This record gives sequence, C-alpha cells and structure tokens, in this order.
Amino acid sequence: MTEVIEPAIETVTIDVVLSALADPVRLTLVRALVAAGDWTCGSDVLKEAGVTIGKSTVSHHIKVLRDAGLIRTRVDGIRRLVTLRYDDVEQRFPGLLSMLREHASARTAAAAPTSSA
Amino acid sequence: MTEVIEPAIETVTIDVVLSALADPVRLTLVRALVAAGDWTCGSDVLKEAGVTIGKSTVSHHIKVLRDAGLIRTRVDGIRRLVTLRYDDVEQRFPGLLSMLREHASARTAAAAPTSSA
DNA sequence: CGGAAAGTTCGACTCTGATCGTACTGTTCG
DNA sequence: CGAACAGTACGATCAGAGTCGAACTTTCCG
Repeated sequence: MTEVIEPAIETVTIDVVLSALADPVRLTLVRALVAAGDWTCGSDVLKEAGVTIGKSTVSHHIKVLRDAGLIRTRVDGIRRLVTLRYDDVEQRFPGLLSMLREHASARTAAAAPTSSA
Repeated sequence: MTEVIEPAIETVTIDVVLSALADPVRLTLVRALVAAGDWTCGSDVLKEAGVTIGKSTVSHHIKVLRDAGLIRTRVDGIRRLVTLRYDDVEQRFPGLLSMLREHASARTAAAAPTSSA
C-alpha cells in the first residue's frame, strides 16, 4: 500500500480538530506543514523546529492529526511523508489554516513584535 | 467593582485559545454564548445545555475562558453575567466564532444532518 | 443584623493524555 | 539473505487538567 487510511472530511468534527490542535507539539507540526505546503517528513520537521521527542511519540501525534482529518500520510520507500489536507480543511473549516499561518507560535517565536507596550 | 479584569486582545495567543476551546464543557458554553449574543448567566446556560457540574467547576471554566480572552464577566447584583468578546475575538481571529456557530456540537447535537451521503 | 443565594478560592482526588522504551513490521540495499 | 533504517504498536509511567467539596466573600432582602 502507498496510502494510509484517513477519515472523510465530512465526518470530521470541530471538537476533535480543536483537541488535536490544543497540543503544542501538534500545533508546531501543523504550522510547519502550513508553511511547507508540500509532502514533508514529520520527524525532520519537528527536529528542525527544535522539538526533540521520541519517534514513538512523533508517530502518536501524527496519528492524532491524521484521525482528526488535518493531515495525510503517504508511504515513500523507507519513510513516510505527511502533508496538510489543505483543500479539505479549508472547505470544512474556512479560515482555520490561515489563522494558524498568521499567528506564529507564541512559545517558539518570541521575536514577534508584541513589544508595543 | 462592576467589572472583572480581562487580558488585552492583542496579548491573546492562539495557543491559549485553542487549549481553552479543547474542553467539551467550555466549548458548549462558548457555543451557547455565540447563540445568545448577550449577557447571560454561565451556570444557567450550562444547566440548560444539560451539563451538570459543580459550581466551583463552572467558575473554573469561566476563568479559563476569560483568561483566554474569549469572554467577559460583569457583576450584576448577586450574580455574574458573561458574554462573548465578539468584536475582539473576531478582530484577532476572524472566522473563529462563525466556525463554532456553524459547527453544532458533535457530542450533544447528534441530530445534525450529516446524513447527506 | 442575620440569613440566603451566587460565585470564588483552595486543597485533594481522579483520570485522561503525553511521553518513553521495547518489540515488531516493512523497506532498502550490500 | 541479512543488516540497517523508518515508522508502528503496545505497555508502563508521570504530569497536568477537570472535578468536587468545604470554607470564605459579597450582595441582597426580610
């Protein structure tokens, strides 16, 4: 098989999506995928983002995001690539991904110009 | 005092907002406030929604939502009323509240017409 | 004043969820 | 074939969040 099962976008509920995005690691991953916009290796993305967790934990988070209907997994030889289900998510939750893209992480990106005070 | 402190909307991060909305009780409350659109008693709203929890727990959830910048609390005599910070939230996270309004609860509203297939 | 009602605060309990380590599966390549 | 690598599956552990109950605060009214 070269594809991994994923839920139909109509069956995805906002409750599950919000729970999936409530975790800092998963939020970092989704944000990176929004920026990447193409098939990417989840482990590498997190590594580059400074998130150092075990590979079983990475697998767990990717599964949560996939079950939430946010990402898609493809088998590429020895590794697995992930990408956002951009059109699907945009169709069911318009503006959600734009929101994530525009609001850079509050934890990692401390260089945000919030110092207006 | 007749007002309760709340964070400036510019200081509100999407991380905190997502975490706040990830709880079913809080999501129910916010959805009810979106529907109400006016000052409402949080305890009553939850009671009507079929959520039966202790009053200290209600107080806790309201505090989380208030700290997340989503709701506002006003003292009205012996009780306290809450309302959505509609304009503020809409300004900082456009489309978020519309998203919550259009996607009825997956847990409580099982009568949603998802059977289009 | 004194009781009632609504909400907050605090401490304690519980339970979900994130994390890790190990074992296992599947793929590539020497 | 067999070693190495990427990822999954499973079980165990641990921290954090939701929940409750009791005590306290504040307000209203008899």
